[in-house]
Amino acid sequence: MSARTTLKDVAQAAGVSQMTVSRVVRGDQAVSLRTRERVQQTIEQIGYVPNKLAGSLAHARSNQVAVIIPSLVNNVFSQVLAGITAELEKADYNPVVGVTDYNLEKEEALLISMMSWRPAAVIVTNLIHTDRTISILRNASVPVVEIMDVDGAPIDMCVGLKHDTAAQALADHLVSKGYQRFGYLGWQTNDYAAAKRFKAFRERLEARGYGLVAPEIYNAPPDMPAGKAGTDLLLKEAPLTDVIVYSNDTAAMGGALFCQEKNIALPDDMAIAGFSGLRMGQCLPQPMTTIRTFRLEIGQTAARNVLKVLSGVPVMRKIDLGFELIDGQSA
Amino acid sequence: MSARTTLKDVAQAAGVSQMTVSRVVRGDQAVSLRTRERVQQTIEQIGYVPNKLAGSLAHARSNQVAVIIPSLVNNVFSQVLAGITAELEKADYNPVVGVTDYNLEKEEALLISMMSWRPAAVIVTNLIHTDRTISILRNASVPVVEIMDVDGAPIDMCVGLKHDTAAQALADHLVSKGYQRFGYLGWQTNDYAAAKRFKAFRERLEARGYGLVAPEIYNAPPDMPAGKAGTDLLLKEAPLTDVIVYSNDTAAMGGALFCQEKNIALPDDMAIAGFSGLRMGQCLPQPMTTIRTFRLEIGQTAARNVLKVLSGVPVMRKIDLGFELIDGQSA
DNA sequence: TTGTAAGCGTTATCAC
DNA sequence: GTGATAACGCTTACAA
Repeated sequence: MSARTTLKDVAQAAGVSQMTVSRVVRGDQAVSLRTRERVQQTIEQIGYVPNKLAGSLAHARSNQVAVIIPSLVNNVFSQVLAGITAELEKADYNPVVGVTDYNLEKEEALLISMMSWRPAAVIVTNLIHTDRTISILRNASVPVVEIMDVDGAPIDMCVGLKHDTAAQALADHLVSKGYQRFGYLGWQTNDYAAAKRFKAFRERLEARGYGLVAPEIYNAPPDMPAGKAGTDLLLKEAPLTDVIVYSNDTAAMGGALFCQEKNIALPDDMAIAGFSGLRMGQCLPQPMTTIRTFRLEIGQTAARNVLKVLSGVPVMRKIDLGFELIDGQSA
Repeated sequence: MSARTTLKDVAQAAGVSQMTVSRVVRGDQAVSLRTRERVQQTIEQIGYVPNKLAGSLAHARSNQVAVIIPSLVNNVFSQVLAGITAELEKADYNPVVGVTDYNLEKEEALLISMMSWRPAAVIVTNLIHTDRTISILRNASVPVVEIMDVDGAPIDMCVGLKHDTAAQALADHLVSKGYQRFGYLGWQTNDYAAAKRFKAFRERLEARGYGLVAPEIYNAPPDMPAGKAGTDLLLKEAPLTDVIVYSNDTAAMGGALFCQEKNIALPDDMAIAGFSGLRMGQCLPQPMTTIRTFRLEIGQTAARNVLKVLSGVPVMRKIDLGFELIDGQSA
């Protein structure tokens, strides 16, 4: 029933015109109190649900925001999405989500598919895209936020952190602690932010005279079992490794569990460090050394920026939410 | 530019009617090869992006699916959502997601907001809803899938597992292992599935003559730090506890780490058990005893069912994907 | 195979 | 304060 009733039905039932009903629905002031109440009653009676397809078509503007992220299983991104969703909800905006699996072609295809819905704004991940994606985004004439990375020029706006700076900070920290034989685990070519960190980390170490053992063993996502198995492999390849850095905390957690199992004392026999600053890292007997990022806040800020721009409030084009080096006892 | 070009523009540029362009765009057969190619060229040239607002309005049917879940931070639901998203993508359907924070009023409000977009289908979590939500869903005249729980009558379809049966299986298993003094951690009143499990677990234990210590200490989500801290509290309250069951694996993981830290040997000094069967549970030195659920599959199946119904293929109204008792070495 | 005309359910605009 | 009317961009139904 309710799906089929329209403004016209309400108008007839209430004995007014469609426009009056429309005004009431949208909370437009120019309706007398009496008619407004009458209309509101009939709306509830017949269970009218506005059709935003028609509304947005006429109004040339929707309250949907396209959100494109690489993964939902990686909880970094589900946390970012949680932040986005929470903020959008407050303003009665709905996120339409797409998952790229770290694939830029898929990102492009998703974007094209989603643009058909004329979203009010687009939130995408990272600053790297196909040419076509960039061109679409540039011509979209809606706010565009690129999240996670702020090291580069955004198409429109960006919110995130500098992954290379973060990786360098970690490298410096570990060097200052006296570690000398470094291992790295979890590098995925198609995770651009992680690749950026890896590159910066290695280069910083090289600049300071240290090498890095980094077996390219994964196509799989760097989760806890992968971290555990990877640590085993890396230590077989380079048994004298001082400290292993993982591309994220979850993998590092796997490394920590491996060490526990093999009676490798952290950080005395060997040290580990992660990336993300997930809460679980602080549950280890030796709290994890890691780079904490502000995932929820990145999502919230991105969404807030979108909403601000849409309501004409000026915003900063580039927002670096930074990171925090957590000097745990695991390194 | 591209956002503003319409069928009419393409039609004029290609020297055909709007309808012909429309047919080409939708892959309608009834267009000659020559004109089809010409139209396709001009579409690419001027960068036309169809407007699905208009299309769906005319066609009275959209390719968006409303997905309402309690949380994105709890990775059980991000995994479910990942399954949904992956399947929908294949058919060029987009999920519009809403997060309820385990709040039924919010679920209702979100649903109302989303129904305005005339989604092709709705996927909601659990079988418990407000009366208004149920009424909206019943009258929606679109496929509705309730996910996670199949113990009850669905509004339309449901996909998930029987939480009480799962909890009973775990209780029986632990009893058969000889445990006698049970603890339970992580019960949240507003997480209906978890509450169902807790209730079934306790009742089963009672039926077999055992009690249960279950401090209601959380309003916070049962994550790893909460599991760790909760274990501490519970053991202070009931130091002789044989085995602690957690409302999910993440919390149980926290418990395991607590035990490691306190040199409580698992499962000799005490045992633990989780729920979900996350991969991380198997990274412990003593693989976790838990109930494995099929989260990705639940999402996939829900989405596939939606797509099947939409294309007229008959489906089962209730799909119990079951669970698997993982008899780890932690219990 | 292609084109014309009438909606789809709103909102913007301009009368009254 | 309220109401006609013309968009919005597309698809259905029918005509050529």
